[in-house]
Amino acid sequence: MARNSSGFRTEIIDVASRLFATSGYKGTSLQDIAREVGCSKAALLYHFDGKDAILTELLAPAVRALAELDARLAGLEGDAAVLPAVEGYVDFVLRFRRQVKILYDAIPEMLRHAALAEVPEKSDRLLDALAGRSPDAEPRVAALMVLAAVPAVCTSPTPLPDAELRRVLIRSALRTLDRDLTHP
Amino acid sequence: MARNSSGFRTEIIDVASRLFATSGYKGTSLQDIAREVGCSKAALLYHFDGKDAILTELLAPAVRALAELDARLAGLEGDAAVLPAVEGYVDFVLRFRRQVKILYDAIPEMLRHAALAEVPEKSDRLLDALAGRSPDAEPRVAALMVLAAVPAVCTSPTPLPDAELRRVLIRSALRTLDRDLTHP
DNA sequence: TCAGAGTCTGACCGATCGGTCAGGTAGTGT
DNA sequence: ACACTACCTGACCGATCGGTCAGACTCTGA
Repeated sequence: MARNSSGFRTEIIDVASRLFATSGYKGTSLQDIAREVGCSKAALLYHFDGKDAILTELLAPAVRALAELDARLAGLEGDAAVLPAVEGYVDFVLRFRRQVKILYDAIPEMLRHAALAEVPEKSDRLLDALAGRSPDAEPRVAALMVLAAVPAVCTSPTPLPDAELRRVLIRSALRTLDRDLTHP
Repeated sequence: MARNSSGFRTEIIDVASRLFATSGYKGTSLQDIAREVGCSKAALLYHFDGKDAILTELLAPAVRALAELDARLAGLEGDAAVLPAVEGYVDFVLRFRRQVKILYDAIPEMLRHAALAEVPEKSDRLLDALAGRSPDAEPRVAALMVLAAVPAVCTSPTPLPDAELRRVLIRSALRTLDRDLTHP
């Protein structure tokens, strides 16, 4: 065969992310990916150092985007953080649905994964922003609800187009967080 | 050894539910359970027909409770369903945290499991109640958010005692659903 | 024309999985 | 004392997992 290497790699990533999202990381074998791609299992392992490496490369853009969101929110104090946090989080999850779903399904095993070592810390800080930096339990619980609800909605089938889904999510999240609804 | 059979069974269920909740169903082997219980893998399979049977028995009470909640909500129309649905759902998840976590982590693989065949249908109806029976997209998205957020909060470590967590969850859920906060 | 690099395969490896089985052990009724 | 039953074990099974490896094929530049 000997096809274009870079294109083959992205095809592997595509297929793997689709299978990981539907059957989970553990539930998808290299054999499954190879069958779908139309090559041997050994060919996958020629292009990638292992199953882990496929996952890492697949999640890399999402991990990067999360770090960027984190950096953007870092400078905002108190209430000023809430709206940008809600918007940024909704946009992030909408954009990386598939990766989030993979992450979401396999949290317990995944958190030990090296590629995600910084995710809990980032999530904690995002929660802090969503809670308006309040140390009180109630806003923090509400923030935790938003943190969980947004990915769940985005990875579920919805009849809404993304733009409208985004508006609804942001409005509802702000309600959950008990913020006034002065949002465009 | 030859210990008390019924007590041994419940001990196996206890250990298995703890391990399933922390490491996932697929991530927990019969060997792991046997080691924790302090018996051989074969002993587990003497008391249970297989790994599946352990999971089924473990989830049975939660599945039953979900069916009861479903029946209780079935008769309520429109807005009258919202508050009982929120309360019932919060109570259900609080009570069966561990089982919900097991379910929650492994949704893709689990939904094919025979013991959970009726769960999606029940979830859909619960969502319908949470949305106040509205066919509109916005209340349904908000209901989906609540549906996902409550288990996530209940299976996360929180500093709040259950009674207060329950109050906060119900209040926040009602806000998400855009209902007035006339709740005790 | 030929050497070498890049790509890919089938066969194979050790580990681990869920599950089976023959047989040993301990308690119980007679 | 004996047989019977319930309980439990270590050894083992086939399947599947992620991963390795020697070699074959193809393309390219000299």
